[in-house]
Amino acid sequence: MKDIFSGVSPNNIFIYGKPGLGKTVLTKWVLEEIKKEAENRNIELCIINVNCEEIKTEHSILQRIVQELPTPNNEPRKVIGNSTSKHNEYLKYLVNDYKGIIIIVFDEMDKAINPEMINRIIRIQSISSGQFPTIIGITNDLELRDKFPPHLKSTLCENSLIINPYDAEQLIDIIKARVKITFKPNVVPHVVVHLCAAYAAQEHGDARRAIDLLRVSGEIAESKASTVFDEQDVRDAHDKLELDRVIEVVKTLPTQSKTVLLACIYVYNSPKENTMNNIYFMYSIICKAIEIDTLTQRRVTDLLAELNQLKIIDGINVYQGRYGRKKIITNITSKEQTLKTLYHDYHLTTIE
DNA sequence: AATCCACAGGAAGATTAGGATA
DNA sequence: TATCCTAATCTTCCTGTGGATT
Repeated sequence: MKDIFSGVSPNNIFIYGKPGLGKTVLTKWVLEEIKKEAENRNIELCIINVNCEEIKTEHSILQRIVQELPTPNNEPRKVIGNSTSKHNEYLKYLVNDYKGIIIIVFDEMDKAINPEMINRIIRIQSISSGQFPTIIGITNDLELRDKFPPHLKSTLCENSLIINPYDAEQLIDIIKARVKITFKPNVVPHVVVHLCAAYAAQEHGDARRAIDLLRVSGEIAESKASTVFDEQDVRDAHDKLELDRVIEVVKTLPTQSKTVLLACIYVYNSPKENTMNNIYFMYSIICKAIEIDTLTQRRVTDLLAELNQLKIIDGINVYQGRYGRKKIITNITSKEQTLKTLYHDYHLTTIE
């Protein structure tokens, strides 16, 4: 980024790292510092932050960028009611006139990739400064790079910054720093810190997870009115976070997936063998009962595989030679809570 | 060695939702 | 607002799979 201080647009940067490693925070912090320094040196700089999770479509992304760019002589901007192509033209107009350096950050870039659009943006050369806008792409999907066409890949990914997961020791440092500012001295024993770190290390070194664990186990200890907290609180916190995750995932599942999951639970609870056949049979009964379309078995297989991937159900294949092969569901994560959440869906309440 | 169960999962076409465009 | 377009969803059809049984 030091090119900025010589008045030149820096190269595009591609930042990759698993969730909870601080990609966004790091980017924000560095850019803040740069902004301050640029102000000191009287360098014009425009930083635009686009969170692609909130702003997904090409239209709204362009609108956002156009909104943030300074207009020539502070003339009133025309942002609302424009078509995408109008936005593109207007963007060119603004870039052409802007004399400083433009940096556009795409956070969670994988949520809204439109290679065409990004290509268009990085090729806009400003007439007044001769510079191209710089793009910083943040993502946790390493394969995103391969989804770009070759020419874009080479320009956009010319600088890749890969953020590695924290190991247990680094996590311990992070937690200790938190402990110091959050808790009274000697409230948090070493075991607790180490256990939080160990759990978070399992979650691909997620620092956010480590801090959440610390916070939730603190809350649990507090609710028990104890003055110190112990290992068990951390274990409870871990279970609670896991439960929250499952409930959140189940809540946002499409109705069809919910129905499949419900069928799984019913078959799992019944004395029947939880084979694919029985699950599909159960599923079709439920579908008729709540009057939604019954999908084919092929599709249900895929939905089951998705549930498996989300770690809501666990399944293994059992090979029985002559008697075929069975898919057996071995575990359903927090069954009771999941069931309750499922009944919450209005489609499913009728069969309660 | 051949058979066959009971399912997994790939390929390709059909359908559909909702975003872009005029 | 009407129409066009694209990407996601779903279907149909099909091939593959491990090992007890024949």
